[in-house]
Amino acid sequence: MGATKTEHFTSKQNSIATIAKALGHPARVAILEYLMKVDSCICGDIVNELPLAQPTISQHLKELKNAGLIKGNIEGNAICYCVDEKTIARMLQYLEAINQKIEMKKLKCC
Amino acid sequence: MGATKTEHFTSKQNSIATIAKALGHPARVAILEYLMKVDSCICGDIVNELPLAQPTISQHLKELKNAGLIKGNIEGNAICYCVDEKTIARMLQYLEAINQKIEMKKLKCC
DNA sequence: AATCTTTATTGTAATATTGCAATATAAAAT
DNA sequence: ATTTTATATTGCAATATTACAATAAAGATT
Repeated sequence: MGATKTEHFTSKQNSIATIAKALGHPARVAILEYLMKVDSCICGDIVNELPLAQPTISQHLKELKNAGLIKGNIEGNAICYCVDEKTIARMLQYLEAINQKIEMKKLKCC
Repeated sequence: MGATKTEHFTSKQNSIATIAKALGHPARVAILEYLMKVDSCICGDIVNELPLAQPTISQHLKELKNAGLIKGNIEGNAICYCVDEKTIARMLQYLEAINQKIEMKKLKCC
C-alpha cells in the first residue's frame, strides 16, 4: 500500500523514528546547524544561507517543529526559531542506551 | 521537482541525514532493537517478530545496511545481521556535540 | 492607509518510500 | 537430485516527500 504501519509499533519506537525522520534530510540538518551557529535565529537568514526557496525552507522548519526539534517564538513580524534541547537530549539518550548495550555484549556474532 | 538537492549540502550533513533517515521508520527502529535483544540475529526471526511481510523486512534490512547501521555475515543459508557500532557512535557523537553547544550558549533566544 | 518585510499556505509536478505478492536464488537437509 | 529453508529481487499500487511559483497573512514602516 505505501503508508507506514505506525500502529504496529510501540509509541517509543514511533517517536524515535519521528525525530530521526526529521533529521533525515540534509537541509534540515543544515538548518539545525545554522540555528546553533547564530545567536539570532530568523527564517529570513536561513533563506539567505541555504540554496532553497523560501517556501521550501518554511516547510522544513515546520517539520522540524512538528518533530519537536526546534521551537519558534513570534518576535514582531519575524519568528525566532531555535533548537529544542529536550528533543535532542531524548535522541541522544536513546543512542547512548544502544551504545552501552553494544559495549556490554561485545558482539557475539559478526 | 521532488528530489533532495544533496549536492548543495556538505558531505557531513548528507551523511548524518542518511543515518537519521534510516532510523526514521519505526520498523527499522524495531529491527535495530530486536538485533540488540537477541544474540543470534537472523532475518527469519525478525519476520516472525514483526508484523510485516518478508520482502518488506528484507528491504528495511537493506536500507539499514546501506546506511551502515547494520552489517550482515552469510552463515550457511542464513544471514547473521547485527548492529554496526561505528555508525551508532558517529550519530551519537554528532548529537553530543550539538548538546554541548546548546549548554554552552544557554539559549540567548526563545 | 499604503507599502514593505517576514513568514505561511496552497497547489502542483517530480520523485521517493512503503508494503506485498510473486518469483528467484542459494545453501542445507532429505 | 529433489525438497526444504532462508533471504533477495522484481514489479506494482498506494502514499509520502521534496521543491517551488503564486499567493496570503500579519506585523512594521513610511
